[in-house]
Amino acid sequence: MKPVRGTRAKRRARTIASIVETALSILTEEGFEALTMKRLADEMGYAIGAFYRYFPSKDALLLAVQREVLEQLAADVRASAAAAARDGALPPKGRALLPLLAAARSYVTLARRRPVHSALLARWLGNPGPMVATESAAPMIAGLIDLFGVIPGLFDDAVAGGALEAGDPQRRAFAMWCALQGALQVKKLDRFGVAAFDNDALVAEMVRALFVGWGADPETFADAWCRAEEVD
Amino acid sequence: MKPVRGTRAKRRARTIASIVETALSILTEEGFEALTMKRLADEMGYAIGAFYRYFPSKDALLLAVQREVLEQLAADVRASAAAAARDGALPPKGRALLPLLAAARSYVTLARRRPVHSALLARWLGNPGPMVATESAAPMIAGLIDLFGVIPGLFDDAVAGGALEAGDPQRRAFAMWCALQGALQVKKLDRFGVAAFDNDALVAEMVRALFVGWGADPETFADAWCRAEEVD
Amino acid sequence: MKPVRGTRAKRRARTIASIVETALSILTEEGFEALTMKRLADEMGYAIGAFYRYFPSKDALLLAVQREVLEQLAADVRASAAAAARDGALPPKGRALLPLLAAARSYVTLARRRPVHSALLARWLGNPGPMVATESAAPMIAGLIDLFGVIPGLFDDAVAGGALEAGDPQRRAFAMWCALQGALQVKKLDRFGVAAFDNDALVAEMVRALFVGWGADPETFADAWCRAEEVD
Amino acid sequence: MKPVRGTRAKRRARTIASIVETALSILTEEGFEALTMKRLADEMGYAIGAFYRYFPSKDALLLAVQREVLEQLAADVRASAAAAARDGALPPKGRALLPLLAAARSYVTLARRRPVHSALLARWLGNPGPMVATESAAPMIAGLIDLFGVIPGLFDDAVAGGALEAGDPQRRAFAMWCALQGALQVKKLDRFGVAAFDNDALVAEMVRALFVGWGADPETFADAWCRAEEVD
DNA sequence: CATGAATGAGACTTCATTCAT
DNA sequence: TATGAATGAAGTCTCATTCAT
Repeated sequence: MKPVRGTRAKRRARTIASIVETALSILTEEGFEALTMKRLADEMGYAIGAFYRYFPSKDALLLAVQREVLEQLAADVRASAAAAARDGALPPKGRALLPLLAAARSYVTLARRRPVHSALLARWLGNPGPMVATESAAPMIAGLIDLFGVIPGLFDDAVAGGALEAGDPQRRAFAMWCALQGALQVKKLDRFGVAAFDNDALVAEMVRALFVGWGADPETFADAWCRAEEVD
Repeated sequence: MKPVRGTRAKRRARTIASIVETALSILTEEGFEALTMKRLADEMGYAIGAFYRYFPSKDALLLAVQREVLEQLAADVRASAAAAARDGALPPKGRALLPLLAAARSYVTLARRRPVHSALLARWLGNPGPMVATESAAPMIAGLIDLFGVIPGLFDDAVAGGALEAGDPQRRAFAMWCALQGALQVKKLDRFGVAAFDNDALVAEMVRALFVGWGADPETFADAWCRAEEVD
Repeated sequence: MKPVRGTRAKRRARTIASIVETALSILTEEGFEALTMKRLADEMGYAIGAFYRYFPSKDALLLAVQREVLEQLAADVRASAAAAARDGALPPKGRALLPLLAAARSYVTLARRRPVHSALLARWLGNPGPMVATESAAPMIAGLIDLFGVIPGLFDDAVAGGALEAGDPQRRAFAMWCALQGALQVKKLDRFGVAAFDNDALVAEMVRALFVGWGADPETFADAWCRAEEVD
Repeated sequence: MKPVRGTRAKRRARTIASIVETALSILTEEGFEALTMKRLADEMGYAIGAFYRYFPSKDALLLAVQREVLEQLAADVRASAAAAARDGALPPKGRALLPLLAAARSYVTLARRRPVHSALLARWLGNPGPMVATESAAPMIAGLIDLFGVIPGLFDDAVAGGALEAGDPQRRAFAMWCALQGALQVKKLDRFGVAAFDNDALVAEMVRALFVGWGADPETFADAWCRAEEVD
C-alpha cells in the first residue's frame, strides 16, 4: 500500500526539525566550537553522511538553527508584550507604556532564560560578513523583521495613549533593540567586577533615558518599569 | 664595540609592533579566518617559528592586536572630543554638549574610518567566552576603561555647563557606548536595504533620545549634533 | 541486500589490526622515532586523518601496539613452556625444572627472534612515567600479568616435583623475569666486546645462581638448562 | 699582564661543569622532555648560542650528563661498600659478604636517593641504539666499567673469606647488577598495587637467591642482608 | 666570548565533505 | 535512505641549530 501522500514530506520535516533541535542543544550545552558534524551525528545516532540529505552543508544547517533561534526569540518577546497588555495595574499612561517596557525587559532577560539563543545572536551579529557564510542570509533577515513586527505597533499605541511624543515607530523600535543588544553584548564585562559595568543598572539607565527622550513622563516611566520587572 | 644598551630591546619592540601591525592588516584585508600563523609568516617573510619568540601563542598575539585596536580607538575618540572642545561656533549650552557628541560621532564613524578595528571589536564583544580564549584578558579590559577615561569627564562638564541634568557620569558614558556599539553591530543589516535599518538615522535617533532623556534641550541638541557632524 | 551483521565491525577490527601491525613493522625496521603519523599513513596508503577514526590519539595507538607486543610475548613464552612440558628426555627432577627454564630461555631469545618487541618492551620499561603518557596503561598491566599467568604455576610444579625448595611462586616468577629483563637491557653492551658483558654467559650465570639459590640441584639444573637450549 | 696559564681552561671547565649540573637539575625537577636548549639557557641566564661553544650538539651535552651520572653512581656504590668493609658487627663470613650486599643495597636505594640518576640510567639502558645517538658512546662505557671496578674485587674477598663458592667475579658482578637493574626498572609497576610487584620484597628475594646460588649460607646471608639494610 | 633572532622541517590533530556500498 | 571509511588541506606549535653582530 502506498503511504498517505505527504507522509514522506512530513517525516522529512520532522527529521530536519530534530536535527536543528539537537544542534541547538549541543550549542547550548557545549558551546559553539563543539558543534561538529561528527558530534551531531553521534548525538543523534546517525551517520555523518545522513545530514547531507537534509542540508547541503554545515552552513545551511547553521542557517536553519539561526532561523529557529530568531523565531523563538520573537515569540518570547511577543508573548511578554501581550501579557503586559492585559495587565491592569497601572494608570492609563503607564498602561500604554507597559507592553513596550515588558518587551524590552523580556529581550534583556532572554540572556538569562535562553543564554545560548542570546549568545548565538550576539555572535552572528558580531561576526563581520553576511552572518552565516555568504548571500543566503535572506531567511534570517526575515526572522529579524518578524522580531520587530510587533514592536512598532506598541510604539504607536504608546503615542496614541499619550505616553510618548510622536515619532517614527519603526526607527524607535530598532533603536531600542540595538541599544539593548549593545548592553547585552557587554554583559561579559560583568565578570571583571567594574561597578560601571553592572548590567542591570546599565539597562535601566539606558531605557530610562531613551523613553524620557521620547517624551515619557519620568514618573510614569519609573512606575511602568517597576511593573515590567515584576511581570517577568 | 658593544651595541648601545637597549638596542636589542628596541629592536625587539619594533619587531613586535610590526607583527601586530601586519596581523592587523591581514585582518583588515582578508578577514578573521585569514589570519593564520602561516599567512602571517609569509606576509612578513618570516619562518613560522619566529613568532613564538615574541608571543607564546596565537592567542597572545591576538591579545596584543586587541590591545592595539583599543588604544587606537581610544586615541581617536579622545582626539575628537578635544578638537570639539576647542570649537567656538555654538552658544554656551551647545558648547558644553559638543565634545560629548563629537566623541559619539567619532566612535560611530570609526566603522567607516577604521572598519577592521570596528569589526574586530564587534567580533570580540560578540563572541561568548573571555574574548581571547583565556583569562589573560586583563590588559584588554584596561584598554576599555581607558577608552572611557575621558567620557565621564565630558558628562560632568556638560552637567556643569547646564546642558544636562545631573546623573552618574560613568553609567551614562557606558550606556552611551553600549547603545552605539549595538547600532554599529547591526550596520551589516544596512545592505538589506530595509529603511528602518538605515544606520545613520538610527544613530541620530538613538543619541537624540538618550541626550534628551538626560535633560538636554532638544534644540540645543540638534544644533550641537549638526556641528558635531561637521567637525568630523 | 543488507550486509551480514557484524561485517562492518569485522572490517573495522581488521583495519585496526593492520594499523597496529604496520606500526609495529615501522618500529621494527626504522626505530621508535620513525613512527610518525605521516610515516604510518604513507606506509598504509591512507590519509593521516584516517587513523583518528580508530584511535583517538597517537598515544592510544601506541598503547594498542604495546598490548599486541605483550600478547605475542606471552604467547611465545607459554608455547615454549608447554612444549618443554611434553619433553621426556630428562629424569623426573629435570623434567620438573625444564618448562621453567624453557620459559626463561624463550624470553631471552625473544631478543633475537623478535628484536623489536623486545626493544619496545625495554624502552617502555625504561622510560619513567606511565609508559605511554597517560594513566590508561591499565590494559598494558593486564598484559604483563597475563605474561606471568603461567610461570608461577611452573614454579609450583617444580616444587611439587622436588626440583626446588618451597617458596612464593609469584615472587620467584617476578624475580626471574626482572633479572632476565635486566640482562636483556644491557644486551646492547655486547657490541663493546667486553668479555664480562657477554650476554649468553651472563644469562646462564644468572639463571644458574637463581635456581640453585631456590634449591635446585646444580647438576640437575645444568642438564635441564642444556636441554632447554636444545629445545629452542 | 697575561693571565696565569690555565686560567682560561679552568674557567672553561667550570662553565662546562655548571652546564652539566644545571642540565641535571632540570632533568631532576622537570623530567626528560623539559630539557631543551632554550630551557637550559633561560635557567643559566645564557643565550642559547653559548652552549655551542662548549658542546658541539645537544647529544654531546647529554653524553656529558650521562658520564656525570655514572660517576656519581659509582662513587656512591664504592662509598657504601667501603663503609660496610669497616663494619665489625658480624661474624667473619658475614663480614666477608657485607660489602657486597651493601653495594647491592646502595644501588637499589639510589632509586630513592637519586631518582633522576636512576631514571636516566634506566632510560639510557632502555633505549635501543647506542644510547645517546651514535658511536660516541665510548666515554659512557668507561663509566660503566668504572662502576664495576670495585665489585669483582668484593666477590674475590667474599670467596677468600669462605662466604661464597669460587666463581668468575666479573661475571657475578655483572649478573648482580643486571638483576638489580631489572628490578629497578619495574619499580614503576609498584603503583599498580599488585602485591607480586612489591619492589623491596622482590629485591630481597632476588638477591637472596643469587647469593645462596653462589654458595652463601642462607643464615649468614640473612644476617648480612639485615646488617646491610641497617647500614644504609 | 656571547647574543638572540631566525630558521624550517616536522610533529600531532581537526573536520567538513564525498562516495562506494 | 543510510552508512561510515576515507580524504586532505589546514591549523598550531616545537626545537636543535646557525650566524651576523
